[in-house]
Amino acid sequence: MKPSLFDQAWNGVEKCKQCRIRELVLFADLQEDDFEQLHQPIIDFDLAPGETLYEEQQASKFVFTLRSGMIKLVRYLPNGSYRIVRLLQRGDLAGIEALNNSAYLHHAIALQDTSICRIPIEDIEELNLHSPHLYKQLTARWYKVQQDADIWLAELTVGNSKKRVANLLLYLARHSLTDYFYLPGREDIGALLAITTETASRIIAKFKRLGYLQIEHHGALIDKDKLRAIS
Amino acid sequence: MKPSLFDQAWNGVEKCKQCRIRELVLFADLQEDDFEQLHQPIIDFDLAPGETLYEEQQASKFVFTLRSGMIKLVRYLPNGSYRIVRLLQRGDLAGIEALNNSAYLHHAIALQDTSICRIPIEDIEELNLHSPHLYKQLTARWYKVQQDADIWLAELTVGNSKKRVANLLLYLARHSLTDYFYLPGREDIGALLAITTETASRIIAKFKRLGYLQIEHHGALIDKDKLRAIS
DNA sequence: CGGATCGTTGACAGGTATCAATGCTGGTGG
DNA sequence: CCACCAGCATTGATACCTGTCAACGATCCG
Repeated sequence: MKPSLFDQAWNGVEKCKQCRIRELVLFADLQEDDFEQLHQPIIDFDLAPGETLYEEQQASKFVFTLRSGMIKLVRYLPNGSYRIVRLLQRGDLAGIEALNNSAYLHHAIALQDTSICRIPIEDIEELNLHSPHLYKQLTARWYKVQQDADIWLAELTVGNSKKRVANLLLYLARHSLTDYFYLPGREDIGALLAITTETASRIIAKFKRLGYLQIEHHGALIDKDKLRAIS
Repeated sequence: MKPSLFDQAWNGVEKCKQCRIRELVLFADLQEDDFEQLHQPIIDFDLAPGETLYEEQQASKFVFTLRSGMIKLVRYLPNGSYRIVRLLQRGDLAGIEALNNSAYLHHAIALQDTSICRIPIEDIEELNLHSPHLYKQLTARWYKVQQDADIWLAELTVGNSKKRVANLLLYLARHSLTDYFYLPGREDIGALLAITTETASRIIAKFKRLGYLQIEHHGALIDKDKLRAIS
């Protein structure tokens, strides 16, 4: 989780301008001039699976852009179990609630090897005050939060477990052209869909037997048509 | 749903300044000068239960502030049923996704007699460009969307039905000092919690028999301690 | 007063949680 | 290099819960 000295030294501004996924990220619309408003370093670093990016209720001074990998946003429940409320992928912004000067609303935990850029809130506020080019992207990010949350509520919490797992697999595969994608552990699948680990395992195993799903390492390959027929 | 001529004539600016719930709404932080940026009329009107404020995918030129009453945000599912993804109450903003120049993401339908102010997007964008006083409230509104969505996901979609109904009742009563609040119909309770109408009815009836809940007209009075023990 | 709408209840089949035991696999240290 | 271990996945048995289909009661409104 600690940024390397190399990365810290080569601080963000030049790097941001040349970022390979810049069209995907928060700074997509920025002009040359705008980058001069960035006074604090933007550093980037990697997380290994299971590592925590930030914790709920922790003071929040940064938002984070995902350059690659996957992060789960988790809320723990009073009884000790947990619920995954969103998954973030390439180009997504984590910890956007920091912009409201509030504590983080979730635990953010890496599921895969994940590459992150850390952006100070102060820079964003400064930039937003002096340039009109950030507003649109910020609004778009907030919008996406709402949209994702609604998809979750409408598609992944209704119907029986078989339907939900099918929908989850399709959701995970939606950006993959090859139909190959990262498949979370069974416990996480349970936490994503509000079902138990055992039920998640049974259904995944069944899909495997039926040939709707092939598993290799931590990834999976699905038959989208068959799964769509279920959902 | 049509604004009365009287309301249209007495256009919004003066009214907004004197609004009784202004500290709750989007314009809370505006200064005298800011109001001069508002060029289009802000009109207000009422909705009766069951009336539609806007529909999903409809072009969106306005956001709406709820002065009183309650609105459900609904998504229809492919199979014809529906899911309520959020409830809006006094001070809340409906249709905030319009700020992203996108179509509305839900159907917005009144549950009670509801009083609404209609604010043109153009005014908000104009205002935001020339005054720093709106940004904070806008961010706060987006933040609330995320927070509400997360509460929904974490509290109202986990556990068995009894637990969910108990949590919903506590959620509905959370702003009421008297423990008295509007109780949705059983079908809507089902759509809120992703359970069937019958199950919702059974549980509400059981709570009634146990004395955890008294019903009068469309409202209810609950025993918070008993319900908290369940959840 | 009648009809429409909503709420309630019953019976039953199917789905899911729970508890418990057994495979499987990748990583570690000898 | 291999045996072992810890963590994860799978599977079984069972009780409980929920959806489904159906009927009946209550309430509101014209």
